[in-house]
Amino acid sequence: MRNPELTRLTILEKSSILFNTQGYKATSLSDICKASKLTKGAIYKNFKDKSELEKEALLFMSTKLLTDVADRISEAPDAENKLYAILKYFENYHACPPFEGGCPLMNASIEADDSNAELKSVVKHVMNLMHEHLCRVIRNGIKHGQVKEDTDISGLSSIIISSLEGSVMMLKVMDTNKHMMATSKFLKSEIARNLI
Amino acid sequence: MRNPELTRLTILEKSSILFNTQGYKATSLSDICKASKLTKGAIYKNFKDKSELEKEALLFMSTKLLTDVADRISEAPDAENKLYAILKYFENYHACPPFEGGCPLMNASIEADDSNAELKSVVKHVMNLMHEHLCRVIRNGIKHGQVKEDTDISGLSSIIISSLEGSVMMLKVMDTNKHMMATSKFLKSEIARNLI
DNA sequence: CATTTAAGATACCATTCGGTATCTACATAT
DNA sequence: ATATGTAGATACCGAATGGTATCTTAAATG
Repeated sequence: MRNPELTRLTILEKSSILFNTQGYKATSLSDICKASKLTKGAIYKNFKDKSELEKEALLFMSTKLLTDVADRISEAPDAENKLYAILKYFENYHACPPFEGGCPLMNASIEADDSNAELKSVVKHVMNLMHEHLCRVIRNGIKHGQVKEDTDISGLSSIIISSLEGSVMMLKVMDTNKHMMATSKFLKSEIARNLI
Repeated sequence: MRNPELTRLTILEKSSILFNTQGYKATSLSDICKASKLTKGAIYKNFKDKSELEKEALLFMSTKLLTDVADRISEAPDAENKLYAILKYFENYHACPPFEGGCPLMNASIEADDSNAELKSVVKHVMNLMHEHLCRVIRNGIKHGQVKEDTDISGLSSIIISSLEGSVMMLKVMDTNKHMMATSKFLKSEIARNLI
């Protein structure tokens, strides 16, 4: 009946969904208790306070998200298909989102940027990882003669992340993925323009 | 000393800043009272409840935002410069943001999409206005022989909005406007590609 | 100047918040 | 099998929440 590791995981999983849909501040401990079928005792035995749980939950979601995308990237044979794999992942976002409630990074970013410095720094860190990962894919593409040498590596990475994140937002609020599809189409041609 | 119209305006102005920085749910009535130097009596005389104030505040910010951008657009002579004017507006976002706390539409969108249907419908409405306005600019450009006839009007509008919104998010969380500048550069070349 | 109306201040309400101290009972070690 | 340590439940705390009812007072009307 007792399983400390499972308890911690349950709390992370259930609170993540709530944080990502309702928001961090708007999610109360009693919400988390109800969803996890546990009590405050269990939560405070595993996490120092709510703020720590928020950060751990965001890290939990970010890790899943990054490994999800990293898996798709590593499966693709070359830079072209690696980058297209990212687009495809986001095209399917509305059908099979990795987490209910939209992109965890975007959600945390918007909520934290002005009033939750600790959460913001987690977002910043993960977002940098994403950007660096994309840069590496493009840089490798150049090294292997798949991508043009004069490609603006950082800039291309930036526009891919920015526009896809913006599209997820549009997707959720407009209840249509037509903006996401438009973004994907434009990114695809922009990427193609930098291929050899 | 008493000025009903000014009171209502003060409440809208002060609460807007708080909603846009701290979030809607996270902003309490006492926060608004403190900022406006008014009391709950004044607020509840002017607004039915907090939910109505939230919607009115978002509409207040959206109106300012839309007219701001619309002014820049109408001042520009042709489609090319109208579209560039939008980019320039966002390039200057970090230096002179229309509202503290990032883009009001984005903020409200992220907070409302899963848990505040009324606020979400306001966002949806305003976002549609933005998209239609952009489409109109491009369509007029075609009519006046400034933009290519085969331009994907809706798609181009979508990518402009998505990527700029995503960039504002990056701007706020990464504390650098390099991603915004990259987005602007990309959009500029994408727009140029559709000009005659 | 007196009267009236409503703008806005004040005091209060039940509920919920995050957090803590205490208690119970299960799993492990001897 | 019994003792022990700890996972997790329960009960409680003061503070803050959105909302309301009442009161005061400034401004408009006669």
